[in-house]
Amino acid sequence: MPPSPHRNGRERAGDRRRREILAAAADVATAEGLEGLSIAGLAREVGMSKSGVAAHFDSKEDLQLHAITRAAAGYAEHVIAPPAGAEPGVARVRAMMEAWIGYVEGVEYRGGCFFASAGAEFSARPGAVRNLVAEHTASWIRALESEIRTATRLGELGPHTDERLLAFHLHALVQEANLRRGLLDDDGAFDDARALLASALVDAANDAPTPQGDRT
Amino acid sequence: MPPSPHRNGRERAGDRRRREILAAAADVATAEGLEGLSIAGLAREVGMSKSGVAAHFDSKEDLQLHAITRAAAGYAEHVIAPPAGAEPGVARVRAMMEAWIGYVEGVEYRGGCFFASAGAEFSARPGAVRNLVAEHTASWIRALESEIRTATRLGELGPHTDERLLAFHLHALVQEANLRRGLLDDDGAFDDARALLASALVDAANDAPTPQGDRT
DNA sequence: TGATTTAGAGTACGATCGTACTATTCTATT
DNA sequence: AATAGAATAGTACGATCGTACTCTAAATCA
Repeated sequence: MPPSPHRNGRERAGDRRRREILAAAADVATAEGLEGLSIAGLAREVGMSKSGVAAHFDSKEDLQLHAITRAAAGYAEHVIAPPAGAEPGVARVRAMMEAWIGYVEGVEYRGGCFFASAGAEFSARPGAVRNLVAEHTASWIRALESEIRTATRLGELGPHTDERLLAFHLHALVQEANLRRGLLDDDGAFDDARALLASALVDAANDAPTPQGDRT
Repeated sequence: MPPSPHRNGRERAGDRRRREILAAAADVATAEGLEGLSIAGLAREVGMSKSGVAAHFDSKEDLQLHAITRAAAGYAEHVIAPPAGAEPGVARVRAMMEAWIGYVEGVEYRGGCFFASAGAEFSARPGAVRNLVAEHTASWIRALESEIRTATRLGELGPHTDERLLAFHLHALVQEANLRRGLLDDDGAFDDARALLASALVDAANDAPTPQGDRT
């Protein structure tokens, strides 16, 4: 799929379709799984022929990888970008978490958080798909850790705050909320996560004796 | 699948096979997913013919349901039963969590916690499979909540402890550890969960001002 | 021992999958 | 208007899926 030599400033016709396909793919993947994604089913979803859809991608794995990238772009826009306007430190940690929770809580994807679904599905299946999902997940966790570290440097969190453990804690709350809403139909799960998130940050601010992790 | 009229005290021959198939199914399902479970693949796994395996079950969904029940039996034996010997209250909450963490951390299943995999996979797929997975998950959460309530009644946790939120918290830690080890190859994730678990119980014992949830 | 039930193998069928190849329709430039 | 190239449709192929059916071998009971 080499870039067309005729590409100019305007959008090529196929690009709209391609984006439409990938949006549907990312959505379907949260419900049916990335592996459950079928090219025929996707074609049905967007009203095209099977071969018309397939022509946009080298292989099914290529489609999966692009669907992941498309989902990541959604997260970049809705959960990574907005908190950039917040004050660095605890305020930004809060903003990141609220943006994340709000995005996942909204019905963007049928099956909840895209990366939670994909992560669970591919955690035991080595390959490029797993690597890419892991990369995005790890990157988000690193961003949380980094902002927590900034908050500690600013003195907004206690000096003994372990940014790795706190990020673990915060990340866990959203995973749990996502699971509970999806599997247990618990519509209050995200509010529970919000409550526990606020509590965790208050505790860290008070430098509650959170155990120090000594792993390196 | 009515019980054989010829059933006597001894184990029927097919029961061994059936258990063997279900053990393999539960294992494979954590790695490939419950839907990715194929009868042919399972037959290969246990060295039988495809039809030989299929004869044990009414349908694929029936196989999935029995695999779930088999996995639940493993949890009942390894994580529900052992803590029954512990003192009621916080000690038993700790025992439950440690039994759970230890069981999931052990390599019983390739893809980590069976119910975490299955829950994520079927959270958006209505049907008997989803219902059964949800039932077991909810039952385990209720057990945690119940024991936390006992601890509160015994005065081992602060009187304002919200058992629902604390159970949410504890459950979340194991979900996160399971995801991190599987997807991010973080072998220390369960130790992180242990550290945060201990911290959460200490905070609750000190009656740290955990926000009260008002949901009913 | 002979009769009967069970476990499992073997086989076949229709559906769906991913992929490859060819043909058609649309679009944009000349 | 003609043409070139991109976008999509159409079709075919081999593989695998779940399921149904028949047949054989082993175990159990009378």
